[in-house]
Amino acid sequence: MAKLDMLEVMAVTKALADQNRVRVLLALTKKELCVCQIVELLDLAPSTVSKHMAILKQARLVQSRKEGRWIYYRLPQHASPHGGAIAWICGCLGADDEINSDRNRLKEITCMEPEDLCQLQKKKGLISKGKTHESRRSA
Amino acid sequence: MAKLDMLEVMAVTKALADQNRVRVLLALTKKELCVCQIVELLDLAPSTVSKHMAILKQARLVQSRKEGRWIYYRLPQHASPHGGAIAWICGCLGADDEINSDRNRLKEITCMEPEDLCQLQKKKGLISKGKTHESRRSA
DNA sequence: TTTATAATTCGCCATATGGCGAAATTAGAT
DNA sequence: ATCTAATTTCGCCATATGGCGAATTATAAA
Repeated sequence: MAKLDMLEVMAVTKALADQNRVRVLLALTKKELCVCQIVELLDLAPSTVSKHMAILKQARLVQSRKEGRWIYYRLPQHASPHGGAIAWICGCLGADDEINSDRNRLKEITCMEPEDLCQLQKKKGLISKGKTHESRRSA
Repeated sequence: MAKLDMLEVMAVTKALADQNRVRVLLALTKKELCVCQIVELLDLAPSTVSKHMAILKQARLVQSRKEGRWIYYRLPQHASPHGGAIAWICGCLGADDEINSDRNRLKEITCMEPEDLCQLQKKKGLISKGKTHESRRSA
């Protein structure tokens, strides 16, 4: 069991205290994802997703790597100091309906190239200026 | 591994996302505590502590029992659905400085009767009206 | 070198959270 | 029955958080 100080632990618990961030973590158990794929999964603005991922990364719950213009996020590769937290939350939610629905959505998202997905999102952004605030998922 | 739905898990992660609540959980690993003892440990107003304990209880991270005018809080007795979370956080912070300091403070707190502690707090409340906001621990 | 684009950072807003004191509640003590 | 006292509930305030769009940055393509 990794010993950590309070500051690190609080970074983790605060990072886990948002439903969208938890959904991302569960999604990353399957495979690494780039930002545009996470945007598609959560249906949030890229700037919002970026902020969420920064919080997860700062808590060392995810790592990132750059590939061209894309940035891919993944769970910590080798045994992470926070493996216990990740294992706990993934274990709990393995059978959750919302997470399962995300898994299905992810199959559709990851079967297309990130490049094509970004193009698609740009088009969607143009036509959905009338999207109501209520139609978005709430935190 | 207990399977839980998203709502339950988020209640737990949000409950853990506050340093004072985490300190209480760690304190409760030693023995049950009544509200006035937790007030003394955290140096917060009783109403604030009460709200914190309600959040922990709603997340099923603690249980309570009534004994006369006192209400005692304790960790879940039998295997709790959130045993994994409690085990994780207690494991991480077992060696943390702040938690250790709390443990020492707790020795002083629990060696006196709750009744005497409450009397003491009432007196302190009267003289410390000039207590600055900065002298309190921050969240 | 210029242009296009994926992601981040910044500035802003609405809501959530954590803090307090006052009032209400509940239960022993008088 | 009344009073005292431990805790909770309520109302309020200051700050933190999560959301967006605009502007910036970094990288590939033209």
